[in-house]
Amino acid sequence: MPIRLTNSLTKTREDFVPLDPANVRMYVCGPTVYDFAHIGNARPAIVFDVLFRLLRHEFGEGHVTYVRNITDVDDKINARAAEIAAQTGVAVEQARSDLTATTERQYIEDVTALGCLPPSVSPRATQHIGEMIGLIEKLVANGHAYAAPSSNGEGAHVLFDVQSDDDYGKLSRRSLDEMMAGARVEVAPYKKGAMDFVLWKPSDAGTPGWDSPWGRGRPGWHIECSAMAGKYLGDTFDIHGGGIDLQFPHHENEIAQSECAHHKPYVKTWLHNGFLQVEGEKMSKSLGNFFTIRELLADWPGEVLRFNMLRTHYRQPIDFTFAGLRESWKMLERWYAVTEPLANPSPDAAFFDALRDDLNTPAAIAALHQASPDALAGGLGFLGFSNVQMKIAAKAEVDTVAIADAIAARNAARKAKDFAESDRIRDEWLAKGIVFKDTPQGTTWEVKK
RNA sequence: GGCCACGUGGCGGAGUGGUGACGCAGCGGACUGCAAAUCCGCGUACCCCGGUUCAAUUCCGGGCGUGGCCUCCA
Repeated sequence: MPIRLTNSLTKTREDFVPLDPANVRMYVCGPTVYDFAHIGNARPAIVFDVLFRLLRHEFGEGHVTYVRNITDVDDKINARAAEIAAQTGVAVEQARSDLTATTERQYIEDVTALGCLPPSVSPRATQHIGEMIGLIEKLVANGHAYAAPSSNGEGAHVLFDVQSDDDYGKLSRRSLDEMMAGARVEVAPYKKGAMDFVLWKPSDAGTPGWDSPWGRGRPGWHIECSAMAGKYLGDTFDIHGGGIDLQFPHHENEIAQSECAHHKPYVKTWLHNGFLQVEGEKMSKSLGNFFTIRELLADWPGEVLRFNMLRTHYRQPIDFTFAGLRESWKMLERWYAVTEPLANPSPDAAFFDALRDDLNTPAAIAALHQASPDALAGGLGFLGFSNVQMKIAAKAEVDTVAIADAIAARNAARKAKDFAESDRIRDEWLAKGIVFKDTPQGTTWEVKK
């Protein structure tokens, strides 16, 4: 059975046939490194990590290239760095490089805790300015982009001429007329067309900039992905993933830039994960339901967060809830109790068939419920779960010596048929979140969640 | 306002033009001093209104609700 994927470009579920089975190529939009990643950012990281694992399984570990970029040039970064510089007195350049380096490191730590494998390549935008300029020059030369001098005469904006691209709108399925009709933004005076977007913009003295044919400036948002994807994956590659909110304008513009520059199809299969809500509401700081991965990891094992995410199909909207997290924890704990002693884990056919069917992780999890212990352990391992982290989290900050003493005292009471005392000890520890279990092999305990 | 997605049992969540996926919770039973854990058993759900059809939760149209994009937020 081939892998089938729902292609946003065609809106149909298609058999996935790689352009080159010896080098299957996937690009996923990574983080802009100015602050901790939130739980919504975790979704594409986890979803496309599972796809990466599946592709490696199908085509061989050495035959898949997965690129996830780091956006380290951005006006949000500049704004945050300026704030930090003002508060701490450090130079703004230093604040900026510290901010991006620190945030990138935190992101890697977070997604690693969520069980994600490192991508094959994690390119940084600032290290590919030359490639971006090259791409922009190409677009200017072939008439798809134009330079508009800035009002103060220093440097120029370079804009992509949307009218020059007959295919513009093919991903998000909207015509230019529709976009114009719905537009609520004032059009910058230097634009020829209202929907034209920035490839390059001038930088003033306090803003990071690079020398270019259009003066000192910095890249627009979309060009970095086209440049880096092209460099590491070629003019045409297999899969491009990201959140549904990036479909327009970001991915639409990537297509426009790359296809007008190279006159070749950019991406064969576009994949978009659905949006995340928290407790039935939009996640926002003002509603007080905004959670970073970092703060959730303080209370929940990364595996629980990961499993919780995979219980919903990647294209569906997901409602992130703490009740769901507790349920996920419970399911994993039960499974780990069964799989722990096994030596020959191997996923079964039902499990793989579910994953091949448009990465249907809820169906794969259902298959796991019906699986033999070996197939269960294999499936869990395949999805990136191992119980080590759970055990650490579950038994952290627990006084195991005191628990052992309590168990001994309780068993002495039980032997003497002093059940009032034995139940008192059990209830005392239950109140502390420790559950005692009497088994034929003796009394064990675990943390209640 | 324009475009788009989603709406399944108490909860989560697949899927399908015609036989109740699966999980959590709950209930009954076994086990236990009593529990917990485990095992066995138990559930006629598909937002509303039309239409197509022998048959619709599944297809089509409209409505309502939630959310996304159109404002460099995955």
